[in-house]
Amino acid sequence: MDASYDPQAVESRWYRVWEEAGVFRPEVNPEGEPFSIVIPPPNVTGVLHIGHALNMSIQDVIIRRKRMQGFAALWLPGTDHAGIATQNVVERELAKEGLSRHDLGRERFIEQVWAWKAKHGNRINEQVRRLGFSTDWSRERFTFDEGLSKAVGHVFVELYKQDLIYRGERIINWCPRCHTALSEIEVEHEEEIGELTHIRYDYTDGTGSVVVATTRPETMLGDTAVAVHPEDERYKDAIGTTVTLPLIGREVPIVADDGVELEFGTGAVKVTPAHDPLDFEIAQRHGLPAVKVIDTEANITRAGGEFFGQDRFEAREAVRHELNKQGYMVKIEDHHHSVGHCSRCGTVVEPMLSLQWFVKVGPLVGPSIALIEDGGARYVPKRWENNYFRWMENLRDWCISRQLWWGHRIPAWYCDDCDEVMVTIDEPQGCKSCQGSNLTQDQDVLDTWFSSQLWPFSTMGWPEETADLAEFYPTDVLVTAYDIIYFWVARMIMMGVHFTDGEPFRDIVIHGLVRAADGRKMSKSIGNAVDPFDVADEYGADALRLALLQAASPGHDIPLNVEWIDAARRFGNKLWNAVRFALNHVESGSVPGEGGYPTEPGAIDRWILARLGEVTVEYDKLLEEYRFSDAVGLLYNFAWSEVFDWYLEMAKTSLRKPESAEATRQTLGVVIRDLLALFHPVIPFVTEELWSELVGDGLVAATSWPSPPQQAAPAGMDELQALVVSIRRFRAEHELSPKKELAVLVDDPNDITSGWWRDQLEVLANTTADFDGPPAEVAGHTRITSGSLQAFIPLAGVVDIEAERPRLEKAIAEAEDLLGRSRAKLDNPNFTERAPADVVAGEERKVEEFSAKLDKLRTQLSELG
RNA sequence: GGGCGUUUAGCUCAGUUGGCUAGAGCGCUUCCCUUACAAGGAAGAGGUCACUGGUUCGAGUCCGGUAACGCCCA
Repeated sequence: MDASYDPQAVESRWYRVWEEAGVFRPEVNPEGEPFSIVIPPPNVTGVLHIGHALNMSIQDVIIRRKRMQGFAALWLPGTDHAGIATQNVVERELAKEGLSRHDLGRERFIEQVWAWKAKHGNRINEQVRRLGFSTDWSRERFTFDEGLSKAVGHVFVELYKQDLIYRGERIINWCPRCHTALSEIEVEHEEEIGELTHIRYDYTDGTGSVVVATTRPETMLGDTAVAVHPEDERYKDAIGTTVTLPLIGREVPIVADDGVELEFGTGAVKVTPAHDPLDFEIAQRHGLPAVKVIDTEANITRAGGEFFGQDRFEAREAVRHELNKQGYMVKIEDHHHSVGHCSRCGTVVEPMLSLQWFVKVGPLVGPSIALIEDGGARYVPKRWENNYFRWMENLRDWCISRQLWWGHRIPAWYCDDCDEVMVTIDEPQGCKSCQGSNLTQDQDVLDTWFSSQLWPFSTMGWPEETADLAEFYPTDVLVTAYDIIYFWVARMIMMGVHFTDGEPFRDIVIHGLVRAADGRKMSKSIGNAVDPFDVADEYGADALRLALLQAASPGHDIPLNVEWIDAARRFGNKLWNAVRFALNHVESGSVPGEGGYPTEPGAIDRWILARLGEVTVEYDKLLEEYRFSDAVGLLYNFAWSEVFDWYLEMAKTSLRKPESAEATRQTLGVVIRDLLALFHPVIPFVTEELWSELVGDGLVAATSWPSPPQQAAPAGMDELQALVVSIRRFRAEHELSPKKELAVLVDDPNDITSGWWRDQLEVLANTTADFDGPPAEVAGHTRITSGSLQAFIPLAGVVDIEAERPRLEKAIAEAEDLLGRSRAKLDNPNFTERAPADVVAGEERKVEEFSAKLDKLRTQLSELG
């Protein structure tokens, strides 16, 4: 083995071995209980970003641990066809050749997209492998593959039959660049400073005027009414009369509607039913016509008169200019308002009246809320449940049709002869109403999320009753960032509850977003995005995973610091060298793959085995609770601070003694082996490599989860460690060389030390120890207390006696402070009466300890004179 | 406007049924190339846990209020 660890060499080696051994297939544990996770499918066009790395690192820890615990663990991978995103990518490619999708036509364009997927779609899978994620590739799925498409068709038809899908004219959000309708949550609202234009509308009878205000003056071209609140005294007499629209000359009514806010602006609002959702509702209530004045290109329609053909923003200026010129402009003022943008391309969306397909969500909401309320599934952390409830309660019907080509075609056919609509999975042979044969399929495709919402069960073969569905559904855990709870999680719950009569998953583990080191969102445009593969190349995939998991406090965003990754990389090297040390003493291959704990461990061996037992139990518990950061922190500190810093150092002494060497050899082997196994789900590559060096047989990926026997630690270990640290500190404070051997006399009234203890003290603190203490003549020694023990160091020839004074005074002050605190508590009868007995006993112990220590220190100080 | 989160060491963050002499990594100071590791070891400095009021024997932790920052929804 090399003296230092090179992640590149190791990480390229193991994935293929795991795959060929079939360890990622649940069949590897044929007797095991099923345990399953479906991956949140990344966009097939995409590349994995650091957020995916976090998301999948968490899932891999879960699934690798369960696998090692004997479950038939399935982690199902796959990708999402990502309608708009993918179509945009391919259209951009075409644009380079000066072509648009319309030049190719629908069929050839879709062929192009499939070709693109065949060429580039595998990149994500390679990336998943590079980071070591243990997905079962034999079950890989794609939202647009045959089976999943069948599920989509089935769901659409069923929902239609159940009257939960309908087609209708509603205000939808239109992206004029993507040329498609969007759902509410595909629109991102941004606060912007706009201008509020006040316009005067004259009463048609010439008796006066009303002023309305708008941030989108161009929409006045499509006004079909002015609305006021029914109880607004200012307009009481005007209700039922008409105004004449400036520029257009149309006579429109003044209507009274509760939806108008009395307080806002002048209290009168212009009504543009075709381009505003609230206005549309008003129009519905009053039977007003809708006039479309903006088309799908965001240009003004013929209904806009002289402004026909102008872009909406040009028209905004032109309308203002003309209103001003004709004297209808009252004023313009600055105004903060939120403007919707397409979440895909950032273009300002246009609310627009349009004939689209919708999911009626009302009947689906109740059972989906009940599932969480009744504990059928739960969010971790729990606080996300409130967000979920609030969102579900305010849900509006979901626009699912998209004017794209790449996606699941809507399974609806229209009869050209009689207007019959037929919704069926397979193309109908003729019109069921007029028997005509001129049928046209709906041109639109479904929102990508319509297929993603079926992912937990469509991937298992649903609606067929497959073996996988029976075994692995419902899934156990869903791991996702909070930003897609609405897009995805909520809808999976709705569909899971509705169609599979149960929860799609039981635990919904929510994690945060990975942010740049300065806390800002990572984005390509700011240029602060960290590419996980750059990190993997420089530091190793293991280091990236370890760093992310250490930082992954439940549900919180994590700023990514390179320092953390670097520290994680150094841990790999440390582990590497610990194994090298072990292999200097333990023959490679002699360590059993599991079990093999020594039957007669020595004292230091019992100590580390006891700690290993405790840490294993605690680590396992933390992982079960999804507290990854705490779990990894615990194991990391145990490995480094206890195994490496203490046990390995103590083992050196033990291994030199024939009577203790064999037990320590065995212990060293199994402790390091168990560390590798416990760490494996977090850092799979380096642990597998080291396993092959140390154990030699089998794979750590396929081994059993460690269960070290519970041991009692030997007496004296705490005292030994405290004493060693104190002696080292004494040295440091007096600037004594670590090489200078100190003579120490130890007084051990309770007789807790024995041979091993003395050996360790001599080596670890570089002392020659005499256990006959205390010395006859105490003066001239410094003394160090450690539990019931005292150690005396003769100062003659070592340090000037006076030099001990400040050290002692400081130690006395500290002890006094601590003693004071504990005494104060115990002096308080309320404390002794009300605090739990063990807490009181703890304080009593402290008082004893601190006063004994203080006595000794004071004695020593007085001896200085 | 409504909701949620954050505020702890120079920096980035842990701290889950209230018992803390408040931790980690990085950075900083001093010493050490001791045959696993200098990508290392040893020792150390550094915090009125945002502010404020309360509950409690006891509050970083629970409750009320204030401030700043961030996110989500309208």
